[in-house]
Amino acid sequence: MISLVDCNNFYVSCERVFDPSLEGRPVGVLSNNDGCIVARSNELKALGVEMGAAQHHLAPEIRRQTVLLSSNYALYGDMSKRVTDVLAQFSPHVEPYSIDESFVGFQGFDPDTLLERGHQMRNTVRQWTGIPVSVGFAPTRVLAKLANQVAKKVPAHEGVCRLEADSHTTKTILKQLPVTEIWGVARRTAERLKLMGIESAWEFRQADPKHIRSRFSVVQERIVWELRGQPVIRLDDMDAPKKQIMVSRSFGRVTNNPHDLREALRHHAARASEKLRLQRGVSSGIMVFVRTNPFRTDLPQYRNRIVVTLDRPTDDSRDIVAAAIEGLRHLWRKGYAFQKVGVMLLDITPKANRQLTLTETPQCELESQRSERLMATVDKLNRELGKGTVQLGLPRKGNAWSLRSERRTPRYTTQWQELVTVSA
DNA sequence: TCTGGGGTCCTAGGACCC
DNA sequence: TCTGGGGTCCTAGGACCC
Repeated sequence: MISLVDCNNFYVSCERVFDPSLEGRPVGVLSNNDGCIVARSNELKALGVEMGAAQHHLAPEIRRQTVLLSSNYALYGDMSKRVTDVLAQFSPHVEPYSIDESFVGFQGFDPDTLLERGHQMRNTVRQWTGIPVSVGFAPTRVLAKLANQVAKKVPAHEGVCRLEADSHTTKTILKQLPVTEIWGVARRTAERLKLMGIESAWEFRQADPKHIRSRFSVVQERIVWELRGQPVIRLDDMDAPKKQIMVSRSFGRVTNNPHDLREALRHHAARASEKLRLQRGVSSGIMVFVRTNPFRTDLPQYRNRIVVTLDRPTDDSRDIVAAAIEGLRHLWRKGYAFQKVGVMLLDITPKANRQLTLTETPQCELESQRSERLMATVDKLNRELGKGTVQLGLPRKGNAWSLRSERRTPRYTTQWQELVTVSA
């Protein structure tokens, strides 16, 4: 048996831990640049506000009753870690799957004790972190996801539900469930399944796996097996080093100023380099991309990308930033309102097996040791004194690219200086 | 005026080889 | 009417997740 533990309305719940006056009210957390709604409290869902709705599309009467907050990822990331730490008390097999969900394995545990353990987990997470969670048990990950949905929706379960592969209950649920509600089946696949006469999760489960594989892919075939109770989906190790590292942001305002693009890119490339060093990798190829705002169909559109190859694999921010800026030189065009620039580090390999090139000289070796020390120092300062303490060039004030984030709450758990008591 | 960011896996198809 | 067969490697793009 495996369980899926999912935090309820995670970002909103994090905010409520530190501001209890948000309890019982419609609350929404906004994406970067305060653009659209990425997390909703139950009260906001009840008002009919959809996930991903643009903030400015909210009806005035809904906006009036709703508390909208900018996202506070420093807070959510830290709270997420706390939740995972609590889960680790209950099983040696905790697989964090996203910022608000973990699979927790219970192989070998007495099946009769699972529901009780589920309730203990739920209560302990709530008590120690303040975050409400739901727990779903099942023989496979796809069914555990489903059990979790049931736990969340049906009050009688009190947040914990267990589904067997072949029980009458499971069959009833699958018959009522549209395929798109299954983990891993989204709109495109559902459209094609419908043409084959498959609309419910139960019909999908009854389909011939080999046939599904030939019409779709091995991914969909696995889902069929999992719906039948055969575990075939294994999770990747979430600690495994990334194969590519991307950093990009939309601008606060669109801009054609090359200074803005360069500054933003320098910032993103430096951030990507930090992530690279954190996983002890080196990269030998950098992709830079730019684009205008695709929603502004009234304006001329432009999107482009370029790959810059580095002479030798590196993790030095200076090399990576320089290569990115070089790439950008080829991408910028006059007359476009740019909305986004980003960088992706490719061809990532472990630094430990970095290959020496034929032209490697003692000077190169010396230089790479200096680079190593410099980057380690930069990372240490930024880690201990706060992000952005040491940067390659400072952003100008009032630049167009910096994020809009007008309603962010304090970073309660990671920044002492933001824990100031506000008095009347 | 305005619409997120970061990632993975899989497949198709082209280039190339013998 | 017909113009091999099989293989690898790489890239672009689709689909999906939260």
